[in-house]
Amino acid sequence: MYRTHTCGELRSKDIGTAVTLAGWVQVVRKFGSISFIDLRDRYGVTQLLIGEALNSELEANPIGREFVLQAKGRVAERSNKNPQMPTGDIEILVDEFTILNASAVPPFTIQDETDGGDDLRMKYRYLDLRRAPVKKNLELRYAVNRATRDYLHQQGFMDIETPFLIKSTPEGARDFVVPSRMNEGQFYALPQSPQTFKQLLMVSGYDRYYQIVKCFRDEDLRADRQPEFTQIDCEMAFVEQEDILNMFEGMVRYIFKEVKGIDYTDAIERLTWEDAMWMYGNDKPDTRFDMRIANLKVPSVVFQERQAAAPASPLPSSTGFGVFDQAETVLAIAVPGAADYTRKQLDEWTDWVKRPQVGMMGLVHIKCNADGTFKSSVDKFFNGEQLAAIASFAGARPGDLIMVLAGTEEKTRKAISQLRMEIAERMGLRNPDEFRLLWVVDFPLFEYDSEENRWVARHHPFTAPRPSQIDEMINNDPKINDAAAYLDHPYARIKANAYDMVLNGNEVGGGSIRIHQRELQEKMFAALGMTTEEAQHKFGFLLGAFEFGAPPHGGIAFGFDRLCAIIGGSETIRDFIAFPKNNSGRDVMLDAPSTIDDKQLQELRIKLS
RNA sequence: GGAUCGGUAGUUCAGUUGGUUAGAAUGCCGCCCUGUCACGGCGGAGGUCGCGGGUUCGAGUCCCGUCCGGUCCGCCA
Repeated sequence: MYRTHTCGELRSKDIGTAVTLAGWVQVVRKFGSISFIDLRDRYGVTQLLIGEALNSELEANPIGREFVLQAKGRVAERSNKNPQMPTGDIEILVDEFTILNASAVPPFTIQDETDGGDDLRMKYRYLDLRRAPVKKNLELRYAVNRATRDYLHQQGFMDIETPFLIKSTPEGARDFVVPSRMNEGQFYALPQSPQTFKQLLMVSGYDRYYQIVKCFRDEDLRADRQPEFTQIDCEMAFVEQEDILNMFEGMVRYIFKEVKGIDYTDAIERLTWEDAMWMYGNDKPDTRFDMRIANLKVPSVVFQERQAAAPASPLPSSTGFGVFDQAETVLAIAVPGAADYTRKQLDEWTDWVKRPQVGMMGLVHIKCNADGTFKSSVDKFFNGEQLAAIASFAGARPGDLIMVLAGTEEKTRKAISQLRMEIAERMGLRNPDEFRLLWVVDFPLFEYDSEENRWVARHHPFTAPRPSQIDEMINNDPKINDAAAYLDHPYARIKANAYDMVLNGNEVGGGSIRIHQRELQEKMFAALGMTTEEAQHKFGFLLGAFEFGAPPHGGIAFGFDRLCAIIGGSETIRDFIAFPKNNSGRDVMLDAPSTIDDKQLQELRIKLS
């Protein structure tokens, strides 16, 4: 028997017990004729005491960091207890030790606070995984996984596996492709999601399906994006949007309760996409802080539902200030307590919005002084009364600073959203201990692709329009005659029966009610510019299935890695994946991807150009 | 595809207007130490300054190119 106990479980009550432990040597502390060894395993660290009697044996068999050691001895009370350690009241008086395996000197210290850089830790990921903080993340991931399965099982969902070698459908993200040796010149694709399979399962009558499943997308990476990632993929039949929102609010509540002990009793707020864009400039707003956008000037056609209800802007249509007068959109936010920003600070913010990633031409500011007066960079064009009206419209109070951006609608709204987040980050308004959940609903069904002058599905091409707009979709011709006025096309107004779950400003889940009628699905493919033949070639199996009694259905998929990361207080999903890839999609431990043998290429009939 | 920051000892980093033998901490090796737990003390070894080219009497430092890594934009139905 290698061990009787783990390195994390012995306490005062075990004093006197004869034990055998096995684990890795964290550190050896030598004191002349005695030595202390911290022995580590998955469960914790226990101190070993090598007494005088064994000292010569230790001298003869030196033990280094990360050696695998077995120690037999007796649990004893420590004379100097360590309250920092769970096992800090006891130590093992070692009678006998065996080196089970030696270790090379590790390239970085395997401690909570390591000296290793990211790259090195990824190269030796198996050593990094020995560290408690990384282990804690994987434990959290497993806890989320278990809670998810518990809940969905309780709700009658069935885990059904779907294939990984499937058909490439170049709609959306790039596919990873896999050559088929037995079918010369043909390729499988790895799934971007099991989307069509889960819909087919609904047709088959498995009305509550889920899978915690790998998905693959061959796109550029970010801190929160990996080429292979895990989704909690779910689908239900005989449901409306409301049923799905309720079911998965329940799931997220259950996860928070089980994993974090947080009781989510409040209803989860819902925002329409138009409201989210209008108030935050972003379809995944972080609502842990307010700082909403004041829409001083917006083109009339963009937010048709929202704009009708909005209060009139105090900004005159002609101000004499060319930047505002010529801009399509003028947006402002009130920064709390920032009226005393110095010239230097304001210049820094101006530079920030002028960076290429943001791309604005400049930043207008209005200081709302504590005494009720105003001082702005556009005093030449606005009198105090007008500035007061703008301040009131923007919800600014004395002591606040109003920042104003002007330009084209899309760019300006995106920029002010980035500005809002950056200000919040620097001012510490994003409380890491707070979890704010939000549903965003009523997304546009279509987006306009100016390069190809056609509609693309905002979510995916299986998403149903709002029931009230089905006729509008079927009865209108999707053709865009005037690219400049695409917003006037009826399709620009069609909203999807789709929803995203947002957690602290991150999209953690998204889904929709699906199309389940062949006619509507064909109309959708046509709207996306597919010919009947193309649609048949790519999705004939789905269209066919819809002819055999497809039930109304819908679903949702959660980004499992991302959900774990945010619950774990990080936005870097790599930390929550046992063997992640780097920013270039490389596995630096395996050194993959790599070239393959000519023989393999020949078998596959592939010639590299 | 683009922007930006970085690459110096095993590791994490410092390195001034270009100027003597490139430093610190930590790790590693040796000696000492019976209550440490970031143990301590003394000593030692350890460098293709990512790579290539250029400017210069002289380059870790300046210029050009290139490779690698981080973050972001594009992209991610």
